[in-house]
Amino acid sequence: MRNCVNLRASFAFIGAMKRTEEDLRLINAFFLRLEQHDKLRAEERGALLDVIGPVERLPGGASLVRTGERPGASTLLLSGMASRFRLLSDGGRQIVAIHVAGDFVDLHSFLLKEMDHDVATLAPSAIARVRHEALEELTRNYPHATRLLWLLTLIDAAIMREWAVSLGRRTALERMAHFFCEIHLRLLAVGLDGNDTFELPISQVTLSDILGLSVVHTNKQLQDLRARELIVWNGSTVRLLDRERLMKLADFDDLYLHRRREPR
Amino acid sequence: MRNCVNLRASFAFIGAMKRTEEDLRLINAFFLRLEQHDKLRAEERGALLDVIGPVERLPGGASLVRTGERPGASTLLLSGMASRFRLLSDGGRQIVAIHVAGDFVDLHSFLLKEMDHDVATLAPSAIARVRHEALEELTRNYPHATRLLWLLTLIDAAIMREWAVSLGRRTALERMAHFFCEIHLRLLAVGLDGNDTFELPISQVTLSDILGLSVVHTNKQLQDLRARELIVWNGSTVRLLDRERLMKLADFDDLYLHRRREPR
DNA sequence: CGAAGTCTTGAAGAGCTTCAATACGCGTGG
DNA sequence: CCACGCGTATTGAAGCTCTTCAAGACTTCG
Repeated sequence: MRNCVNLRASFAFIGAMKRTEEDLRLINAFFLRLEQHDKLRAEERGALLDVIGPVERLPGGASLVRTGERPGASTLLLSGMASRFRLLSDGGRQIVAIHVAGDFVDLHSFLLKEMDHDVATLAPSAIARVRHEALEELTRNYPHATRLLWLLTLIDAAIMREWAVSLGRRTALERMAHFFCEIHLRLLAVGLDGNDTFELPISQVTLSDILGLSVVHTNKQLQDLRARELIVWNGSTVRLLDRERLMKLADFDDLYLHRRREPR
Repeated sequence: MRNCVNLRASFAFIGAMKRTEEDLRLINAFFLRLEQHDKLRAEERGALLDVIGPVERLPGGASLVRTGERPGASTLLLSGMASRFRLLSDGGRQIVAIHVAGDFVDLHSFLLKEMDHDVATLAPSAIARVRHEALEELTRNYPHATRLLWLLTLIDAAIMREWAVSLGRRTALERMAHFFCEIHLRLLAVGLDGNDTFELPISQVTLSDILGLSVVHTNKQLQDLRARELIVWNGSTVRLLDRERLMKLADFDDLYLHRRREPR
């Protein structure tokens, strides 16, 4: 690979970095996510790995970056959960994305430069930063890996579109069912689902800000889903009791997640 | 430029193409749009121009691509207006993006491969296709131009996020005011606004599908905006009577349009 | 000239928000 | 250790926002 030396040179700290087994396991979530969509060549894996900063652990509710800031790095979420949201002048809040392990949470700040929303963890999480200079170098030397990173932002956008469809045209109940279907499939992709059961470490307040509903109504619709024996959600674990019926209720079609593995 | 010959070779038809003055003027909307965000070097302009297929003219309501299809090219909108939308099983429709002259309407299909929504013109429009092979070649040889194309998709996503905020947390009136503010600034960027007056060739039905409202309610909120002497909209041209007050009503902040010109 | 699309208005009712109050679990400091 | 505060979940009731249904006027177009 041309310029491989340059790449290393601009991130001397990384070259020196020893990763623990545990850190490598965490970072693997990201590769799992990428390889869900296309094959990576060994040198691409290497180049990407080189670019990932040290693993950091954060508590839930930690702010990663705020509106108006110009971060010098983007954040990879390796475990836990994070949200991106806009605060409104009337005190309201709309969550515009939920991220799970393996997601490149704010990759878009690499090119947008200035943040137009906030990012925060929703639960204790492990993250790693990737400096924007390193990403730029990557775009010069690894066009295919670049396209895959671009793809990740395109899939985020596709999810965003689906949320807009939910917010604009689905009832509260359908919307909620749709969200559970989506998060289930996204966790499945990175191996965090077992038997239609997964961890969802968020409160009903957070869910309201995802669905664009009041907390009261969120609670009532949730009871409805429970009464229909579609889901169980005590504390932090969700169990989908009848995925078929849930998907039907939500009018769910997984096309927008673009899960197919193919050359990109 | 390395591989410049390859690039030409793979699009022999382009090399032979003679552009009329009018076509070049139309294509310029795209460059205007790109250069709003960063400078382009002459060779990048050339490479991009080479990749743009012949200009085609379409009537309003023409379908460009449908859900489930795998287009071999992406569409540049050079004049007119287009929308991207999802059709729901109950017959409902949610528009997830509006595009104006200079927008790369479905650039995302380059990497997503399979369309998860429909695209259609809203008015008589001029378009040009860019083949995906040509885009791939571009990603290999012009990393900076690639980043700018990526940026366009990121700004589309930023707009999408803002729409989600509107759909989730703004009232019908605020939402409508917000939309008028946005479209005004976007048309301004490509020189299609004169004195807070611009063409908006869409019906109230279409506006409803943008705002996630019923036509009846859209009509009533529109009357409200008119009664407050904020906008005039007869037939096809919109005039903003008091941009300041309109922006205040909408809680509008143009940050998400990322209009600043800077190195990307 | 009829058909189809658009804009408009009124009225009834569904869906959702807001307000208010209770209960529960958790961690903290007295 | 318990009291307290805080965040969370829950429930009932009132009321507002928005949808749905229905109908009329207007324009465009074949």
